Amino acid sequence: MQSQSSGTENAIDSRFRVKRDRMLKAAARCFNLKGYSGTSLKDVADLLGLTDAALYYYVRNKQELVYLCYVRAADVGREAMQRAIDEGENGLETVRRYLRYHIECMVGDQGPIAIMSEIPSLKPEHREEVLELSRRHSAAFEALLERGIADGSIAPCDLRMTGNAIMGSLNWIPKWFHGDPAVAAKVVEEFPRILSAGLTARQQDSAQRK
Amino acid sequence: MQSQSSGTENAIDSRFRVKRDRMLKAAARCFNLKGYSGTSLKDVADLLGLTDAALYYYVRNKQELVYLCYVRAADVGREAMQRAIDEGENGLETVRRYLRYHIECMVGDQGPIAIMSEIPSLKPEHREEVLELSRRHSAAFEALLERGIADGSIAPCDLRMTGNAIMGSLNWIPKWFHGDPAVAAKVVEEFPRILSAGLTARQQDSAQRK
DNA sequence: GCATTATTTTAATCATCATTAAAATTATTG
DNA sequence: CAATAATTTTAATGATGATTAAAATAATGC
Repeated sequence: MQSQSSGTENAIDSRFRVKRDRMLKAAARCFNLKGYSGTSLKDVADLLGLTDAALYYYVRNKQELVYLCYVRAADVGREAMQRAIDEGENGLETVRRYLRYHIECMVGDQGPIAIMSEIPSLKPEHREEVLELSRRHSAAFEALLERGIADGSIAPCDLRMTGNAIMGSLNWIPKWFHGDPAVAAKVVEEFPRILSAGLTARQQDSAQRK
Repeated sequence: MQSQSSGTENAIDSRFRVKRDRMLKAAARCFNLKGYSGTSLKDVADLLGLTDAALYYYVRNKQELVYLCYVRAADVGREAMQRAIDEGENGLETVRRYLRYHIECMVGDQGPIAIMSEIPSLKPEHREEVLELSRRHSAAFEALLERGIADGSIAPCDLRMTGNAIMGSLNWIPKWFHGDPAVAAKVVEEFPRILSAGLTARQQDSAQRK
């Protein structure tokens, strides 16, 4: 049995990680493509040239597979956000960087990122953890908007709604993007601008709220 | 057994329709809230004060329940689009109307609209039908953008990507909106502007494509 | 090469719901 | 009210697919 202990990273552990990571990507692709209920463990296993039972060497059960996919998705988002914050010059520019970095991950070789459609069917601890990660990410994005408003690069707006709008658009990408490299290039190129274009525009009739 | 025949609409048929419609709303709420696999027919039935087996009087099986939810979702979208087209003055204004109308339905008493997350697990005919409805709706939206570009109310942009961005944002709403009326008012108020704000902005470096 | 550990498979088992059939109840109509 | 049709329930049944245990294979370290 795989030790799973932390401590010093040995060859075996790292091989285990790599394989499990491959598994998570395969699972994410299946889930995005065929839905959660529509993908059996056999579907995932087939993609890896394994038998369904073999997956249980890497995860306790199907729920945990989903959970790990979601944690990975959250990680990717958080890293993109951090990198943008580290490099960004002002609010708006940081938002644009974040969008680009995150999208690059989603459509690039970080492989498919799972859409979080099944959070409610996770077990309570996992559900809470994923929800918390999700909330934190939203909050970080809203903070970016706030920063932009403060430095004048972004016009005043409703943080919550603007955040929901932009993040929703982002989250939906895996629904229609399925690996075509030409499309990938286009999304990376177009989306950051499209999604941030409205941020600079003067808002006609609403002042900043909340 | 319910006749289900078309022809003249009698009292029984209409009662049947009303009840089935209630059922679809209950199902949509469950699916959005707990995911497809996470909702059993008993969950839906409980919401209606019925027993799970009773649902089979209205639908052939669970797949058909999903299918009907999706058709209803498509109907709602199509009606919002049509109404906007009928009333809109120019491209941009029609886009705004469409967004408002569609969102009003989603968060209003048309009850929850199901997120189309499980299209792939529909049976082939149903899947094709729903995909076709979906494609048509996207095409209609892109046509709206085109109209706006033609009449000068919308700046040139990539139709496909811009459409994906805006529709994605819209489609994601049921993921975070769960019935709070205060939030409902805010979405209706804010989203159409937020989502259309970028359409008028001059695009820095990209000409219209395709 | 041997011993040990890691990984995968084979072959059941098990649980959960979806589904069905028949009976019971409720509504409608003449 | 009687008769018929509509609706719902009760009580099985069944299928799918997740899960498990034990055995087999492959890899690794000495």
